[in-house]
Amino acid sequence: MVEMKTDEIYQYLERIANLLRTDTRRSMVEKGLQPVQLEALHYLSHCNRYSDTPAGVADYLGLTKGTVSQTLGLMENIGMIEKLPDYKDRRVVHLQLTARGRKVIAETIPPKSLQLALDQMPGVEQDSILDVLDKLLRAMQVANQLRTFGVCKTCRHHRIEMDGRHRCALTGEFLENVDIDKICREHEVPV
Amino acid sequence: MVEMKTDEIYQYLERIANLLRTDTRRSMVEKGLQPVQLEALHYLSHCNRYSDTPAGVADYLGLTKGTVSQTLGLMENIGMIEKLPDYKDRRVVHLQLTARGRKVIAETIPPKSLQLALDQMPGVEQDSILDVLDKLLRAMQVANQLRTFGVCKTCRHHRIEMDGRHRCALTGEFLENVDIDKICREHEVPV
DNA sequence: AACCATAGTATCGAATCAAAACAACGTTGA
DNA sequence: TCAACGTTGTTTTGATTCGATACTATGGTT
Repeated sequence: MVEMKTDEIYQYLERIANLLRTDTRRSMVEKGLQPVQLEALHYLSHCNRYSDTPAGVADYLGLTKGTVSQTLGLMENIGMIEKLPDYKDRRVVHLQLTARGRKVIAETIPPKSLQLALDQMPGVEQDSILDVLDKLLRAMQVANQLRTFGVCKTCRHHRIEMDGRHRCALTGEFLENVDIDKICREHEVPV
Repeated sequence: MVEMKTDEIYQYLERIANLLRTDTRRSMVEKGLQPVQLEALHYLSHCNRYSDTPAGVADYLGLTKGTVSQTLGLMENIGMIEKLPDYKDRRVVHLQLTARGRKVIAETIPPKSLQLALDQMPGVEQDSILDVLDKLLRAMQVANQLRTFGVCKTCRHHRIEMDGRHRCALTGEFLENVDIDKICREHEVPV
């Protein structure tokens, strides 16, 4: 009984994912980009400074670092991103979107097929979609002990000091206001 | 405002799809199957006799028929499916799962990551997930004028004759009971 | 200083995928 | 009847993705 429900849910997710994939694939061809490259670009466009590295992208996309390294190399060549050295750890590389990269993201995300569908839907229903997807994702992350990739301010390492400044208890560093709304690969839900 | 919500929803869908993808990919390696092959197999395991063709698979997965033809050829070689000629139109080929194919599907769908997550969730919440995903998919299909791929009995071409037999008004043929719960590529929602 | 862990790169082979050309069959219409 | 056209499916080619493996460079630990 429960199993059948899981099967049904999986079927819906598979179908929706297929539609989104074909849509982005089609709209990417004209820009000379591949779907994976777009997903990486999208991730990089809204992750914080602890997460904008090749390893972060690999974790997020669920690919190996070798694969990701290649993809990022290509994206650098086309001028979508640029690599900056970390000034403390000389092994790590930070990835930043170029103006061109930001333009591409703005033009293609969210995909039109989804935008069209949601436009014709009352706001309450959009809220319930958001709510349900959040529950589902969280449940998957908890049940499978995966990285949660939540925004900084909802993390259990997030602290607000007495002087009002924000701080990450994991790294010990203070955070700018622009950082606390971005997603972080070290994110953990509070206990 | 609405746009931001779309972006958020897209992000959730992208993330969930990534998790499912990496999960199936990992569990497929041991069986020597690729993710796409599994999706095709899954589709073929529950579509009716109007839809179990290469063209049907191509529509469902959103791939070109050439690509699909290749994939299906491989799957026939490994003994997952077999091809049967249509007895009316000699161009069309029907695709059936072998016993081995059915076994693989039973073992791998739904993926464990999803099953685990849903197991620890009350039944009511599972229902609301199902409900929301159904709304979302339908909205996407309507807004983008795509094939709906619903089950036969919910189709506007579905008729019940006076003698109780089921009939498809599109093809004119009578349908067995096993057929009317399967998904059909000609499916259209009633007006 | 020795050792191990981590971040990232390079290379290789297998697989996906679209595009295009192609073959076979069915349908339409004069 | 036959010619034109559309449909179904296959084949081939080349670009791209992806994982596995081996590698370099740097940082941390004892």
